Amino acid sequence: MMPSTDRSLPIALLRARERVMGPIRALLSGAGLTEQQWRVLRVVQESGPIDPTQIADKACLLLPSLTRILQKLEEKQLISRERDQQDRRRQVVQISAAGEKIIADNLEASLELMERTRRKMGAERYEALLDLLNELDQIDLAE
Amino acid sequence: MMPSTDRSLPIALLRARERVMGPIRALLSGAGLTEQQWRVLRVVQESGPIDPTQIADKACLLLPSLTRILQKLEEKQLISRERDQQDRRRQVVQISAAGEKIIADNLEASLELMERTRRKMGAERYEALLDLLNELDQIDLAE
DNA sequence: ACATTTTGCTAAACATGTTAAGTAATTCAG
DNA sequence: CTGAATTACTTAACATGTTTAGCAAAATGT
Repeated sequence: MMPSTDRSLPIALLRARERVMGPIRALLSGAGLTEQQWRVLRVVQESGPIDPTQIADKACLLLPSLTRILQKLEEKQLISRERDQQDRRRQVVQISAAGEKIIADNLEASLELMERTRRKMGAERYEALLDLLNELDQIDLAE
Repeated sequence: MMPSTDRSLPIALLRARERVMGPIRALLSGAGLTEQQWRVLRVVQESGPIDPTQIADKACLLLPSLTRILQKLEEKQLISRERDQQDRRRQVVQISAAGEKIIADNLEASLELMERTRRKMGAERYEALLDLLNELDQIDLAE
């Protein structure tokens, strides 16, 4: 049944996200990671050495949240951090071998979950949805 | 500039939601309400007397979050609660006069913000996006 | 060079998200 | 009719979201 709030864009975005993330969360909890920790780990792995501000941008996190997440990931020894020598306000974050292993152990299953969603929805509609979402993200800025 | 994570559906959903909610949050903070408190208040106002389980469903909240939010709204005297006489596990939640006033004071501006988004995106694409999001919410269930 | 502003991050406080456990009222099986 | 599920919340614990404030390093203006 469709809830009566289904024509509210904010709630539709929320519901859709819950639907997509549910299975992914279940997968990651087996690896002892939250959804956000996983997102950060993937960004660091894909980009190589990178500073927190850029991680926050790519992973869509606010810096205060990211600060705590990086502390957790460092405790778990999945990443390492050092000060940037050129600009000592900055840090350089790198993934560790253990971090790489967690990615290797879970990436395929995670991609398969998204691929399944794409198949069930139909590739065309899935791409159309991504395009509309990106468009929405770009539009609102002016006025 | 488009972030490199823009073809990831979970992150695209997150970014789109942030874009839409930013201005609404700004509006509501003027009324001393969070986005979730506002959502609950609107559901209660629209539906009339209603129990927490249904509120959670309509507002897309988990019950533990809702429990705390209802406590806050009750402290602020924007809602009232009583036990259901037929089934004493249940509660019946109602909006108060003060709650109605907050809605009256902010509903128009809130709707205008969404209408602006709709105009900027184009009504057709906006509706197409809502349809795709609702479709995504319905699909994943089986298999 | 020096005071001011800006940048990059951290800390703190409060609210919510998420999962697991707990409680009381109701329903259900036998 | 009674003990075992089930239902409708609530509590607790930990992680993140959000805003505001703080701090140190770097850039900027004069």
